[in-house]
Formats: sequence, C-alpha cells, structure tokens
Amino acid sequence: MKKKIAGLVEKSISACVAAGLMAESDLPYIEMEVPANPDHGDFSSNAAMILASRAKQNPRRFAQAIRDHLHDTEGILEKTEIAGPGFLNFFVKDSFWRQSLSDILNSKESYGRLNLGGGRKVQVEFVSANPTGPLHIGHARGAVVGDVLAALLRVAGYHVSREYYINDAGSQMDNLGKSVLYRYRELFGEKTDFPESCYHGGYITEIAREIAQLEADVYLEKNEKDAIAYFNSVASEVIMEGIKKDLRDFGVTFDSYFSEKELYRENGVNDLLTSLRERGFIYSDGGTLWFKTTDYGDEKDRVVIRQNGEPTYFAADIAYHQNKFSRGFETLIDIWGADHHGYIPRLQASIQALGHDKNDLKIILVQLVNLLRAGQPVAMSTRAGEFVTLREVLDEVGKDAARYNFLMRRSDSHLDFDLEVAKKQSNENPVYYVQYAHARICSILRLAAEKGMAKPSCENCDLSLLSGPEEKALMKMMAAYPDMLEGAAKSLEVHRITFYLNELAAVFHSYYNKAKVVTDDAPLSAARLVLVEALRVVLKNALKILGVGAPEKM
RNA sequence: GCGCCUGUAGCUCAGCUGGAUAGAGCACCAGACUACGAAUCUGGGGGCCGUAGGUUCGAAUCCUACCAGGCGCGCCA
Repeated sequence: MKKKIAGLVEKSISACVAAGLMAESDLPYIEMEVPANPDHGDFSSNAAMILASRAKQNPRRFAQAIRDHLHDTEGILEKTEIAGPGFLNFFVKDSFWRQSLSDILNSKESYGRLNLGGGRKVQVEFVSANPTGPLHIGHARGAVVGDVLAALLRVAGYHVSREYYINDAGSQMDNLGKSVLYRYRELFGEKTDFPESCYHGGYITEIAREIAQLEADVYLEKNEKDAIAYFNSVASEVIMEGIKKDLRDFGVTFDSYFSEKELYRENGVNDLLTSLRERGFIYSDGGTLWFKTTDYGDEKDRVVIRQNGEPTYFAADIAYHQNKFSRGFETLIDIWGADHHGYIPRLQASIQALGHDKNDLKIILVQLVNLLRAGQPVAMSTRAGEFVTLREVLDEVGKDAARYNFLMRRSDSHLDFDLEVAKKQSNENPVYYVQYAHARICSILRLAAEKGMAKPSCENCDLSLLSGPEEKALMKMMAAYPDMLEGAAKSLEVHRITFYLNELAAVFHSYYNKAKVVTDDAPLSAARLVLVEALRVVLKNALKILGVGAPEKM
C-alpha cells in the first residue's frame, strides 16, 4: 500500500515536470511515512517540501501541483489533503484495508514474503565461537540475532546460508590441549602447576577423565607435543558437539560449518597471500609480511605473516572471506561481538583489495550482555571458568523467553538480561504478552468451531461491519506488516519485528476487552472471525521468523 | 592520547533516510472478571531528548566542540 501511493506521487511529479511546473527532480525515492496522528491520514509525504526547498519555491504550491496531477487509477484514495508547511496527507478507502484481510487469509504462512532479495545469495556468519569451551550467555545474543536475521532475509527473498566459522587453528587450541593434558596428569596423581593462561573450567577435567578412562595413562609417557595435539583434537571435537547441541536446543541451526584448518589444508592462505603480493598489496618489512590496509582507510598496515613464519589470524580471515565470495555469495554478513569493532577497517580493506565493494561485507556488532539476577550483576570470567552457560539459561528460562529477550533491543545497544525476570511468567515478561494474544485468538476460534460456526472466510462475509477504531487499526497494522519486514530487512534490524509484535498484540488485547467476537449476531461474528484469524496468521508468521513458539494454549 | 558505540520519563529502552503535539514496557497510584482465557484491559502522574554552539522552513535525528559511560587501539584470536 505504501509503495502504491509512493508510486502515484512519483508519477504525479513526473507529470508536473512534463507540464513545466517543476524543474527536473532527482529525488532518490519518495518518502512515505505513517503519521503518528491519524488526523494526518494513513500515509504522509514530504516530497513537495523537499522539492520546493531545492527549487526555492513555495512548498504548498508544489504540494498543490502534485495533488492536481495525481492519477489514482485504482481508486485507492478517499481523499488527499495538503497540510502544515506542505505535507501531502493521503487517506485510503476502507475497502482497501479490508482487501488485505483476504490477502492474508489466502496467503497464510506466505503472507509477508517479499521479493526484496530477488534470490541473491547472502551468507550470514555468526556465533563462530572457538571450540575451547561451552557457549555462554554472551554468545547467545549473537546466535539469536544471526539466526533471526537469516530467517528475515529468507522471507525477504534472499537465498540465505547460515555458517559457523570454527577457529580451530590458532594458538588457543594449543592452550586447550595443554589444559586437558595438565588435568590428565593430575588424574594420575602428578602435581602440576596449572598455567594461568589455560582454561580452568570443569569441563576440561571431564574431558581428561574420559580420555583417562578410555586409554588409561598412555599419554603420560608420550612426548608432550604429540599428546597436546591429540588432546586438543579430542577436546575441540567434544566441545564442538556440545556447542552444536546447545545451539540446536536454542533453535539455532547452521547450513554449514567451516573449519579454519580447512583453509590451511588447501593451502588457501598461502595462495591468497601470493596473489595479493603480486598485485602489490603486500610488502615485506623487518622479517614480516604486511598488508597495506591503509590503502583503504585503515589507520595502519597489518601483519599477515609473523616473524616466526606463522600466518596471523587476520591472514586466515582474509582467505576465509575470499573463500566465501568464491562460493558465490554476493553479500556477506558477519555478526561480531562489539569488542571486535576495531577489526572492521582492516577486514573491509582486505575485501576491497580483493576487488569487492565495501558494501558487499556488512558487519553487525552485537553489544555484550549484562547478566543480572534479580537486579544484581552476575560476575563472569571466561578464563577462570566462571560463567553462566547458554545451557543453564536454556534450562532456567526456556528457549522462547530467552530468544525474545535478546530481540527486544537494537543489537548495538547494551542489554541487561535478568534471569529472574526472564523466567517469570508474568506481565514483566513481554514474550507472554504476544504469545498470549495468539493463544487467546486460538481459544476464540475453538469456541466458534464448537458453536458450529463456519471457518473464517471472506466469501459471503460483510467485512464492512469491521468499522470500529480498533478494527481499522488492526487492519492497517496487518497491512503494514510487509512494509515493516522490508524496513527490517533493509536496515538489518531484527528488533523491529519484536516491537511490531508488541504493538499489534497491544491493540488486539485492547480490542478483546472491548468487543466480543463470538456473539449471536452471525454476520458480525463472521466478520470478526476473519479479522482475528488474519491476526493469528500475522502473529504466527512473525513469531516464526523470531524462532519463538506460537502456542495455541498456555 | 587516538578511534568506534552509547547518553531520551524513577528503571529498561523505541523513535524508520531530518517532519506535524517526543512514545512503549516496568515500577507507582486509582479502577475493570455472572462477558470468547485477568499472563489481559481502562485511567493517572511523570521529559532542559547529556551540555553548548551550528546547518534550515523544520533537529531527539545532521555537523562541531565539550562532558559522562562502555569497548577497542598485538607479529592474540
């Protein structure tokens, strides 16, 4: 609807230009907003004001000209007003809002699907935690944001792939193996001086114990290097399995897992560096190789091969992103913890050196989570092995509540996550507000069925009976659902879906307390059943994108 | 010191690419179940949009400086 009206305005402006009333316009798009105040219409545009200010003309005169040249061929508009300094306010005929109800009932679960992406291949890479320990609460937020963003883009018509990058090649992996080895030795009574830099969590000891049970003390004799290599491969595998299971139970699944080791196995890192060197992006200085990231705005050049001959993490990451592009993805989206923001310029620089546009790689920063229990901060330290794991959160508050809580803020805004509030089944917890709306509607529909009423259908149903303010508001909000999704997809902001749901549920709850759906008035009941059935569909579709359940009973 | 993010009601936060009278939830106060589910609803108080300038028809939104908090500034990942 929004687009239709914007289209009308666009054509009208062209007509005005043709009629010599305006100079050539170069508006990139027609801004069309839904005014907060219903007196200002269903949609409002400031196009006349923008054009007039560029032409140094009277905005109201421009607005008049646009209105005069409007050709409402479909008869969408009830009226068009010029208001204030030069706003064009559009009032849509009620019949067009009712039309969206039958759209929804016909499209069902595909209502809201867009063709924004045109099938373009997009990859969303997220979580990507090192397999050195279980996922904790901090990872959970990134997991949900990535998962929902992928789902959103899929609905918006992109071909989306979810990927987890396993950092299994760096020095922290040696630390992991070493940590297990030390615990293993302890199990056989050796005294060790457990290093500060190693992982202290209890899970390390458990892995050591498993190895000890299966293979006894054979690794006490072997040389340390081999033992560490073996221990870290066992440990990372065990831990990775745990991570996958936790994510699955959190409703997060991936299409692929990409191992950093893989890059080295295929010699990808060296090949890439060679080709970059040939093209002059890499130079040697002081026994190390440097990437000229300053060519693309980074504040200093970055090392790719260390003095000891080992490639840096950055080197592998360039190769990894190159690999992503070579797999045919046109847009890459990386989801990172906000503490990695300093890394953005060099990675952006590197993909540009590889010949891609800066915008082909979008990085979404997710701020860290501030974990609370009943208002009191919960201390966490990964090194010391003191952290609240994702598993514990899942067990304590449940998947739906946890996910919803992570989606209630813009991702680059700090988030307080209070375990006590999140598990409360009360009005302090917004998940239930929306789920309750869905369950209530299902309850109404069950009752209607019990009473032998026909299933909601737009056939032989007088939808013009839906004339109350809440009914109109609900129809308009549901009609705006695709616009909301489009905005969220374009801006990559998943929290918009949550806010939309809260608003929609609020209007419904208010309506529910005012009006009865199932009554003795058969035509009115039929119309209202159509309305709530449409609502049920929209709620369910949106919740599905969020990966949050839409229960029929609670 | 330099860079990035944040600063909006008592608390937690929305506010879409600059628009019309700045919103929501929680908390607080007062009300609503013989009505399809009260995990709900109705009403109320509450604001120098961090501060000061600037841009313009118009600024919470854009620019500059400053203040406060967070994060980053490695041949770690």
